[in-house]
Amino acid sequence: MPKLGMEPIRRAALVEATIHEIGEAGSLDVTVSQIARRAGMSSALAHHYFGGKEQIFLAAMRHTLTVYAAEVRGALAMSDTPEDRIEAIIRAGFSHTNFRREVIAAWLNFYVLAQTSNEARRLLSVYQRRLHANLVFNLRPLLPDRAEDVARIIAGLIDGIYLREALGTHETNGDDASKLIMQVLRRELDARPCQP
Amino acid sequence: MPKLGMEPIRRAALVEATIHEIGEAGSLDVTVSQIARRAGMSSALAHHYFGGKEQIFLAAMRHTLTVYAAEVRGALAMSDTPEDRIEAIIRAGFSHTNFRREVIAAWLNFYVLAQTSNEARRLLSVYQRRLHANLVFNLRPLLPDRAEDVARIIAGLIDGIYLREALGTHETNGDDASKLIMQVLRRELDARPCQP
DNA sequence: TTTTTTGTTGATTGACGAGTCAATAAAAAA
DNA sequence: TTTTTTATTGACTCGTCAATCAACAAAAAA
Repeated sequence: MPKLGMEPIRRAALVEATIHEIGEAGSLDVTVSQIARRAGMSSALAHHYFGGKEQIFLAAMRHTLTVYAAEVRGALAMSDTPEDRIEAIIRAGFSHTNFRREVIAAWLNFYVLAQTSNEARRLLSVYQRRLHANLVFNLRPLLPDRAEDVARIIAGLIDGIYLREALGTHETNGDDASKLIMQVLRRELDARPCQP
Repeated sequence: MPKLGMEPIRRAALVEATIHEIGEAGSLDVTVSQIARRAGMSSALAHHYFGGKEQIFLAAMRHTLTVYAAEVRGALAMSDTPEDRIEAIIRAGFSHTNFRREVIAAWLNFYVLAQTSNEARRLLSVYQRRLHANLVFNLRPLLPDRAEDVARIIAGLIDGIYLREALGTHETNGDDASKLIMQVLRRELDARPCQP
């Protein structure tokens, strides 16, 4: 029965299954067997393709970040003024996608793992740098002097408010969060001197 | 050898040891034996006093939050204008204490646990509500209409920027973080109409 | 003094889980 | 057709760990 070229299919299935299992458990306390079962194969095969548990996790994290990055790129492509693009970046962070249980779990555990795993820390800093660069690039035309600081503020708000919404009890409405952050940007824009 | 009244002493030692072990591991993957050994007793005794692993963790979390709350209260007691008090609240979040490895680990794992443990979620919402109430109370005299929104913004910034600093590679300087957040407050204050 | 309460641990149980390996099977290359 | 490469798994090893228990010790209450 062995069809050839299974490797990429198996890997993808394992990554998908890992994300779901982590989402259900809420933590990385997930056995390779659980993951493999969900992906429809034996645990030995999972080991065969990934080597170990940590590498399966990291692949899942990489995948989550890739999906997020694609979402941001998509949103950016549809806006054309700097201000619109900043809003697009913010909204992307609070999209429906990002509030799915699995994605929340992935992020939270990602943060935990970043304390001890070099690879996780590297991935995290890629995300952070990309977000910062995107913000600065679009803030520069609007707030030449304060672009750096405002980027840091907006990035902090995205992460911080996401955290609160993700763990809050009430229904999560990403729109409110986005609006709140946009208010901060507006204040900065209004505080500009008349001719920049 | 058994001295009487050991219970509170043992409990405190276990809580302390738990926080240290979690800090070293970076996660909740810590055995009861490790904790008990560090606290200078057998694992059986740890079970005897706390019942189970999760309860030890929750006690450690409760302790961390209690220490943090005390720090905030202390800072608040030394300021007398609303603006000073807001600054005190912000600075407390970025104090040297809160950037110790163990405290960072405690918070990150706390977030993870809040997804699945009711008690952890409860504790977290106590923290969030207290912070929000403190901010609103001191913002009200300054920004009657926007107190709620600005409180949400500042709280989000505290959590979000803390996250970034805590996991960043570079030396963490809490002062920069506080200043950044104070800038946001200043913008809001400057945007007020002349007679509030 | 006897009994009860409190403190304490070594040893054990029972379960679970990561990773390995030998073996099987089919496709592709030789 | 033989050989090599790729796919796949059941069974097993070795280790770990949470939780329990029986037993011992000392202080306090009776």
